[in-house]
Amino acid sequence: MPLKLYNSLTRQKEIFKPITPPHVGMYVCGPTVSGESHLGHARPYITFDVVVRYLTYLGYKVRYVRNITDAGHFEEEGREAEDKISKKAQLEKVEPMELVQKYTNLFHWAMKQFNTLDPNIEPTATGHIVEQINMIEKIIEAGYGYVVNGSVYFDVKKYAATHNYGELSGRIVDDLLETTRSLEGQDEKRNKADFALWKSAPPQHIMRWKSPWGEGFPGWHIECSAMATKYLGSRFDIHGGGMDLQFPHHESEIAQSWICNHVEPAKYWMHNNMITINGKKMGKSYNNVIKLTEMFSGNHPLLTQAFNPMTIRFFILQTHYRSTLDFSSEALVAAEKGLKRLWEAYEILKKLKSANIDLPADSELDNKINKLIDEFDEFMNDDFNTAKVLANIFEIVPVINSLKDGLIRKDAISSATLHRTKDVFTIYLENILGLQSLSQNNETLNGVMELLADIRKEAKSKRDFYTSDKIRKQLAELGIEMKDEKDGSISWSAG
RNA sequence: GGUCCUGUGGCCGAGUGGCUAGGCAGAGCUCUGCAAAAGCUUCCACAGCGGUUCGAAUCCGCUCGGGACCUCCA
Repeated sequence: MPLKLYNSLTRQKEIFKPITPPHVGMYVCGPTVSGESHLGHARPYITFDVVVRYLTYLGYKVRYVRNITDAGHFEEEGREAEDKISKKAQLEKVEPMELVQKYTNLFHWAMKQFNTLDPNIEPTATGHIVEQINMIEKIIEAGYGYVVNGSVYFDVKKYAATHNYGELSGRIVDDLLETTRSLEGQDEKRNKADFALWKSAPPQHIMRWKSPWGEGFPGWHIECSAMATKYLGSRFDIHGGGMDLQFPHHESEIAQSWICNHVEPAKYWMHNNMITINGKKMGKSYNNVIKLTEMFSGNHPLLTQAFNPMTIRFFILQTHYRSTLDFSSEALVAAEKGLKRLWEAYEILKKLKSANIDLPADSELDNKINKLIDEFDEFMNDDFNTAKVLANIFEIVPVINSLKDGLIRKDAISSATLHRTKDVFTIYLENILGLQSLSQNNETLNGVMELLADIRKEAKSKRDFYTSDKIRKQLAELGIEMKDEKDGSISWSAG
């Protein structure tokens, strides 16, 4: 069964066929680093991280390009339109690149917490001003861009005469042209549907570059077209991003690229859905964002506790990427508990010893496990259905726990099945889903815990429950849970 | 107003027309020095009204509700 993915361009699931196998080029719209990343931002990067991981698992050589938008459409908050403050204030003012650097670093840090793989190329908009200007010049030469007062606009009406503007987002150009909304700067445009390729910089803009049309900054859509073309070519396999970018951002990217490269830029467009909070999209404009740093610290009125980045990753993967995901502290607590149980079972599985038998005593169970595992790939091949993979994994969890506790005989399943389960769990949980333990391993701590477990065991054997309970109780106060296992051993988990 | 998506049990969510995903929470039981964990069992669904069909959560229509985009947005 081949990999199928939902292509926003055709609005259906299609069999994935790379343009030049085994290579796959994928471009994902990265963050605008004018502020701190919030929970909503976590979704696309985790979603497409799994896409990269799965494509790699299938044997493809992926070039993953994810940009950093560090130029153009943002202003420093609260800055006066004019430099009234004396020139000596240079150092007191926030330097634009300082701001951008700060939030880029923070973003990278958060992505590390989520255990996402680094993109192969992470180009910045500011680093590609030349490429963007070149592209705009091409568009002007082709007759699809026009200059007004130092700004350059893309002529959508003209483009739509020969191309399908709206093919990705389902817009009808005539409707766009008749839109009744009146927005700032519309007077410069020939038509309301036109979008900026280059904007002349008003004084309050803290980032500005020289261009053939005067000082300004690039329009929002051109950077992705320019950088995707540069690193992936005129035509590449997958373009990803949030659903909210479908229009106008991605639609406009397509238009720009068509004019410059005369070809449909991406073969497959993938869009992840939004994270909502009380049913509403989490976003700047709704004033309902929870920053990632707040998620990790629990320092937010809507959070009842701090959340481990892995809990968030797991929470996101429990839903299909094209569905909205409604956030609540309660839902995250549930995810945390689920992941904990899942991971403990995985740790147990790794230590399970095979009964060294070829023929399982319980062939029904053996078959069931193999069937559940067979489905992992099927589910992933069906548009990356991580939710169903996790559901199957959870169906195997009780079997693992029962094997450990002797509730299911060791010889119930064959050695081959046990080994396969171990291998596939590692591949899926760690390599594909990119999950990690909620608690970190620490050699010293492990040693100390082993010692404490020994002392507790001794105390128990002497029925010195005062001592044994004291150890367990005081560890609990430190956030470490100690548990007696059925086989007499003692396990523990921090977290 | 236009375009599109969506409505599943206490909560989060998966669902290809027939075989009632899964997680968390609740209840009962087993295990246990106690505790926790674990295991087993169990309760609680498919917004409403019609239609198609032998059969619909799944297809169609209408009604009601929610949301996204059309403006910066992951």
